[in-house]
Amino acid sequence: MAKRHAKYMQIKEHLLRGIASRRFRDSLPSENELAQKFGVSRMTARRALSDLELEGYALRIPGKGTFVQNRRSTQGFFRVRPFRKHAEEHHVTPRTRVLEVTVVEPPKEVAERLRCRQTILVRRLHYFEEEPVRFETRYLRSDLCADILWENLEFESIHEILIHKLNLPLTQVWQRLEAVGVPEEVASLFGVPSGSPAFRMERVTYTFEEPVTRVEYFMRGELYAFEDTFCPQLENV
Amino acid sequence: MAKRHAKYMQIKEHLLRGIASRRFRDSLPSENELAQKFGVSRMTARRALSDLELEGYALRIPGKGTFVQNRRSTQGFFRVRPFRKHAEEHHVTPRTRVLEVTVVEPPKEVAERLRCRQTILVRRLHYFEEEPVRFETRYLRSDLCADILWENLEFESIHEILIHKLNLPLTQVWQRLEAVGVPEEVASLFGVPSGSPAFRMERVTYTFEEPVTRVEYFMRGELYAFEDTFCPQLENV
DNA sequence: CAGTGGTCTAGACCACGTC
DNA sequence: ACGTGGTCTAGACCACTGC
Repeated sequence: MAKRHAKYMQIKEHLLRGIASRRFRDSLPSENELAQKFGVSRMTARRALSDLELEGYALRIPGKGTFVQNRRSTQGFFRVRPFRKHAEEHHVTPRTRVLEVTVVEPPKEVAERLRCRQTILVRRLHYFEEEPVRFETRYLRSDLCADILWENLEFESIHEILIHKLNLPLTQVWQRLEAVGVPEEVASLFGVPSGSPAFRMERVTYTFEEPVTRVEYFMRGELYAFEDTFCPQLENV
Repeated sequence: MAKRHAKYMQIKEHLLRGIASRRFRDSLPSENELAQKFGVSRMTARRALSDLELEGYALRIPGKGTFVQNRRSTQGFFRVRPFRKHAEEHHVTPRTRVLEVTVVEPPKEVAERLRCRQTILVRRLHYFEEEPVRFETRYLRSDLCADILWENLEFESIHEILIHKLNLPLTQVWQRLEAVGVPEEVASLFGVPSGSPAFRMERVTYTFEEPVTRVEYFMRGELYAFEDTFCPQLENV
């Protein structure tokens, strides 16, 4: 649909990269500024800004301007939720142990999703207090994420690193959630019987149509739950 | 925002009235037709049609045309999803067996959520083809939903009955999703070993701040998954 | 080929907010 | 008065579909 070479798409990408390093309510360029800067008509610059508002990244106020918008409210249930924030909301101390960081050729299923044969593999175990609750197996495209090897993955959210340090704004997500019994390998890490109930989530994250990382989580069923309140649309007639 | 007297709004209203009496996949007027008919420029006619697509009422296909879209496409992960629709999307034949419909005093936990001591209890088992996949235990406030006793709960979605027959628009939802092992009672209904992995979902539905119904689902883990694609907002700093 | 939607231009007028 | 976003025009070129 939205072709990547369209001018308004390029302007959107430029703005999204800017938004990643700005704060809530910071001002964004006006339609006229953008039109002049990119040498396009005002309608084209406008299209970029309006799209961002529709997608929730910006707030436009007639007579005032366009501002970075940051409501966390709507995605709710399946929001991409960094582990530390999850922990904060439950008032427990989070801890992360890095089990493995290597450069590998990924399994072919992952290679297809990431359209890439060179990846960084990260395995981490996440704790609430001293209790292991989530096991993470993540592949990152090494052409895009090589710099992540320099980061401290015990204390920093990979999500945040991608967005703010590697300048890879998170623009699209595919994910799948299952209820499973934990496989043996994970069970021993969790210290629970093999087959205990757990969530399994698989997620692929994109920057502008470009896949960046694929992650698989196992989350202990007794300790994890998704909870949310929202307002659905009224159904059609 | 969108002023009612804007020309594109008038065209939208005209189209929406038309859509109500058309069928899924019926063709809608083209941009040029609308521009001529309403004496506006193509960009204005286009705005009306594009808006309808964004709002889920229409599907636009380059080179072909614009068509009435009926299913709400935005299928968020946790959309309130009637069972039959879920089945349709997976191309399997759904079936529902009603196990119990009684008037009861609910457990105190449910009574608190519904703020009510008189409820209708419905237990149903849902099948894909001949395979049981979901078990439902639902309490409905009898002061609001008494008429549901007259409905055929084997063929009709309770969700639809509440909205369209009892005139209880669904304005808010609270829900919680867990990964659990199925309890014995449910395991025997499913025909699986007790403790097999499953989703457990609890949901309370409101009409204008007024709780209407509380439902608990068990869904077989091997047969159920939530999958979605979406565009997240950037996270806060 | 003609028709469709997708993008884009270079102007225009308006209502609104700030100064 | 000036800048902002909201609407609108009358053209244009493109890629795609169906015939």
